[in-house]
Amino acid sequence: MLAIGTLAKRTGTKVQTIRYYEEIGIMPEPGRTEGGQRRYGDAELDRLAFIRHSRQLGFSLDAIRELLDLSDSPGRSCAEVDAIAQRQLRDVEARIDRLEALRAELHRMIAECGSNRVADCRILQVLRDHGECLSDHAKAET
Amino acid sequence: MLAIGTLAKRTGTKVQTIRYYEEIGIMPEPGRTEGGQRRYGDAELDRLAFIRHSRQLGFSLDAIRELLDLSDSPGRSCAEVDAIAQRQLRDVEARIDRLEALRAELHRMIAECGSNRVADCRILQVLRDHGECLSDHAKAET
DNA sequence: CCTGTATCTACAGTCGCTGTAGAATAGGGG
DNA sequence: CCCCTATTCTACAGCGACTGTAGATACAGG
Repeated sequence: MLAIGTLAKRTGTKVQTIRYYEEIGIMPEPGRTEGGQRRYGDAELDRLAFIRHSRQLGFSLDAIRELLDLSDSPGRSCAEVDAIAQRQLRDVEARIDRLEALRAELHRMIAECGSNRVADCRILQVLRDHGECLSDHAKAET
Repeated sequence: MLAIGTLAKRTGTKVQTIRYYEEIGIMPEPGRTEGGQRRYGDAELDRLAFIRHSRQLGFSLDAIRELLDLSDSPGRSCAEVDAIAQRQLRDVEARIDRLEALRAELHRMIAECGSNRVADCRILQVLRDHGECLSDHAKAET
């Protein structure tokens, strides 16, 4: 039986994060000692490792919830799992595209500035006037 | 004199966002009508356009605050402006690198899965065991 | 003057945690 | 068995950058 701190160390998670996962229902309510402290078994350790690894790959907690639900039905087709992963991949790709447009614009902006006075700084001019931009970087999300 | 809704439309900003910017002190408190409604002039329009464009390029509100302060000292060297933009560029590049590692891992994961049963789904196996991963995608930030 | 749209304030909610305060518990050494 | 320290407990506030809501008030056109 593992205390919450041990579970945290083993999975590279903060203790509060584990309690947060319990609060939002993505981790189960574990057994408790007489004094009220949480005690975990191997199933919970595995589940938490799954969650953390999925988070590292950028899956949202909602997506992870779906994945966990699906993995409880071993006989089912894994088409849905596939769909969730595809969605995540497309999301990551969209973000890369957007960030690459930003990178190009920032790069150009910086290259044009010869470190003069603020009064005629190209960087500030570009920021003032979107029309100065070449690429289509306007889309929301940072 | 522009009402807040007009300012919002002209800059592609939500009305609440403008009020939020005022609350955090990045937009000035504008004049008011007798009835208490905000009225804006061209200076505020320009300032908001600057903020929105900078946000589109991924600058944080704190960075934008610095940029706005700097642009009020036209005689100064623009080295600091340059530094802020460089920092932003490096940040964007770091995020791209990280997302590309995620993309590779997701891609590999999906490719390995031949849409079988959940029980032997490669995607779920990889998520369960970080050891299955090739690249070093563990780093925080989504 | 009336009506409908816009604006006002104040506050809660988003996502995924992180940090804090103050109290209670667990486990090891003496 | 007692004590001490590290750990855990609950409850709540805060982050960044907004977004949405409710209920009241103001403004502009006909």
